Amino acid sequence: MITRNPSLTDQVKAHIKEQIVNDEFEDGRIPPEAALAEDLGVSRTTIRDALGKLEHEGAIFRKQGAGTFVNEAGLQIRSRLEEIWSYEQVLEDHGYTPSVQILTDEILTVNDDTGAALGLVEGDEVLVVEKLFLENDKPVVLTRNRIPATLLADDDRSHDDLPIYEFLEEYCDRRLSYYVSEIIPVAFNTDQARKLGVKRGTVGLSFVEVGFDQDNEPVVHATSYFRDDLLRFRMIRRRTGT
Amino acid sequence: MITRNPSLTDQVKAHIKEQIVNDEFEDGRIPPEAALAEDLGVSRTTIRDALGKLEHEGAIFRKQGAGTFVNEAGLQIRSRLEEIWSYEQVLEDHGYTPSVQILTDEILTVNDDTGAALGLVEGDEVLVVEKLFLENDKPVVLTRNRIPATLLADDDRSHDDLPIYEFLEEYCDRRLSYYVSEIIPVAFNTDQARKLGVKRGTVGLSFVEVGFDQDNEPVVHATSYFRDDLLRFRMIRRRTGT
DNA sequence: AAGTGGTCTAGACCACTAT
DNA sequence: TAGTGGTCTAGACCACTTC
Repeated sequence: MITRNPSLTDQVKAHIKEQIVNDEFEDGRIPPEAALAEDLGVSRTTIRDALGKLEHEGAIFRKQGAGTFVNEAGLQIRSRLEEIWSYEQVLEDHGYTPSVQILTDEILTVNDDTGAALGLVEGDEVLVVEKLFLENDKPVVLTRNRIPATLLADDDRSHDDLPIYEFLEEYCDRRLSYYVSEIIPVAFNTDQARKLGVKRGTVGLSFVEVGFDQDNEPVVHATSYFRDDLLRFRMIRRRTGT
Repeated sequence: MITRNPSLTDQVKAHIKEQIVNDEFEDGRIPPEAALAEDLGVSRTTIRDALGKLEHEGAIFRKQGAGTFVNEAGLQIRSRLEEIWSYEQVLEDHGYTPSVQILTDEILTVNDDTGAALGLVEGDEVLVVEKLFLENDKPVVLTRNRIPATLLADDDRSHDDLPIYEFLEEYCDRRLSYYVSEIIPVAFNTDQARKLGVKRGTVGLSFVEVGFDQDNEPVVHATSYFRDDLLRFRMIRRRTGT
């Protein structure tokens, strides 16, 4: 595992991104694609793929016939919903020092919701891990992940403090590919409020998600709760059709 | 305007999508890219671009070395946050018959929030349009859009019942390119609750968004409120880096 | 008219999966 | 080993912006 050397496209992307953050482009204008291709000794296709990724993540914007430009506003956006794969990373990006508490870690028989989400039947077992993410000892995120017990290679679960996607790769040989997430506003119940350190009935955001692996198999059912006063999500909604 | 004929890629995409929904592929297996290119008389690049878009919107998934397959679960997802450009469309997709009420339609001097979002200064004017979207006479979505008055070509605002992106194209000559959206859980206040036909304090979702045009200029500041019991959003969160 | 990004082609080679 | 998707190249032409 972990043998992948970055593709040419990703190297080019990183290179241009670095120049952007170092403010090395006059007037926020990025050189023509042909010039970049020449300078870096790669084809224009590779340049375009790299620029396409940068555009997608809001770092640049392009105007046909005019040029490619740095997107100053886009660079400022933090906590982009599309990019979240580890809440510790999110809290770090916010400038916090994150820590993690494992509240629950046990194998249980599956309930109806999780069974439906993961394609399991009554009596099947799942590993349930409940975690609390804190910044400077203040609770921000509460998560509950459920993984089919059949995916666990052995009984070694001493590393369940890893982000879920790393745990799945290291100990289940599954690569998390994407989540289907449902976005739900809630008033925290007694239990949630106590764990998050707020008053019962406080309004917050929650996600109910199913994670799929490289074979498009559901491998994790997750529910997360967020303190809206400490962490707020953003996203870029881009026009596709029409 | 409206001169654009669909690109080859988009035609191919539509063609394959149609075959998918008509269940014309054996075992949900999509033919190899080389075969598709040959059959349709286009290059493999065009096929790959089309398949890439279909993968991105969750209609298919690909496994290197193995093939391309229909994503049955992905096809079922409705109300995808990334794809929303008209709430009437969202309600239609839900199988409802939508209608729209215009609650407010006036030119006001800008407030601080909107001014900051749109880069306006005190005293500048904005067109404020508040709308209520209903399904079978039941309120579901409440929106408030603010557009700089300087963008309005003339005083004809008789068509502000159009979706905001169409209004901007038709009457302001601006093409809405993307939104930066903040996702906020709320307890509805008296005014919001009355308009949405729920009890004060009911929990719901809200978006605060800024829309940017083809020149990356902010052109609309929008706030939206949703009845969580009638409309719930989903999204596909895809892994990009690592 | 010149310059820039957008689309499309034809072909090569690599990485991975299946058998 | 054969077949499939992933990456990369070199080049052509088109659509649009700018001057």
